[in-house]
Amino acid sequence: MSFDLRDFMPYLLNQAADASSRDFQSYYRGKYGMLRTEWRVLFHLGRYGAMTAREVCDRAGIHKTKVSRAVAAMDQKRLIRREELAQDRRQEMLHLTDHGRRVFADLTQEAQRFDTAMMSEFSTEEIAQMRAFLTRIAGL
Amino acid sequence: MSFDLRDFMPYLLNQAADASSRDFQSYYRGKYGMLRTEWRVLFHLGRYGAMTAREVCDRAGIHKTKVSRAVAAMDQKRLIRREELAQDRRQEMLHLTDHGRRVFADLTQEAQRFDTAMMSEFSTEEIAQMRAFLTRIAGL
DNA sequence: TGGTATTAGTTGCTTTTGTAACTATCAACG
DNA sequence: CGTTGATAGTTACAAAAGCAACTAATACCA
Repeated sequence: MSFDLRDFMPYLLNQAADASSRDFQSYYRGKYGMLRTEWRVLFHLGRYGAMTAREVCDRAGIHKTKVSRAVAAMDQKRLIRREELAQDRRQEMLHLTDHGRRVFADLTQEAQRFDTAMMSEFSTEEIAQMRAFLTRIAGL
Repeated sequence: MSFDLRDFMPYLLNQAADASSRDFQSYYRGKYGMLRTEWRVLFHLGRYGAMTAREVCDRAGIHKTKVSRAVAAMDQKRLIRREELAQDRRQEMLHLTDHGRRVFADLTQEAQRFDTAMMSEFSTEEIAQMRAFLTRIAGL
């Protein structure tokens, strides 16, 4: 019986995912007191523009309760502004504030820095193959 | 500004890790009411033999409070048996029970099945390269 | 010895996540 | 219109994770 945990791809993926996220996570957590879902919501709004919570859910694949809580926290922190929609008062459009935009810029830059540093040990082909593999596994 | 979430390796890794773990997780959860840490502890004991909680912590890289709770739950479920050590009464040796061994066998088999199924779309070289990459990222 | 520092493991408390139920609004159709 | 069903988002409650403080036992060393 030679089956080792390192032979189990989900284990490897989880370990790699944890290791790769740790530093960046402590960055946005330490600097802005943000949670992972908040960073993701911030990213989507900063990258793709204002949208409703439901759109964030759909695009990011995050459950609506998580988004709802992240939005509330980000509102508190003045990272976003909520705009009631006259045509459908159930929805609200989420906009980044100026502050939100600055934080987005900082975190995006930092994310790229982390990514570049982490990938610097690998060749371009390795990285490309890696992305293809992960994208497929993730079902993206 | 072209930075996309899919260009961010930690994001890809997390998505892939989540996707790859989901089904197996619901298997051991549904069938045995086990949590991820419990499965890991079970695996270590089944694969490497009886050891103390501390050894599990070291080998698996899991914090001692998580292991402590997992061990308590597994004891409850009669998956393991705790043996007080005379030479150092702070420690206890953790052994799988017969039931624990059967569950280990079932989950290991199932894990291999999942792994095989998931990897079946990839070539041997791709998988090897993948493992090398992930192992390095994970710092294993 | 005996006092201090370590170590194994547990417990309590706080934060975060998961799940289901809820409110408010809108759509659809008789 | 008005009733029924869907949808956006929130809230309440339970499960799980994280962190710090704690207990009990052992090691170290003056």
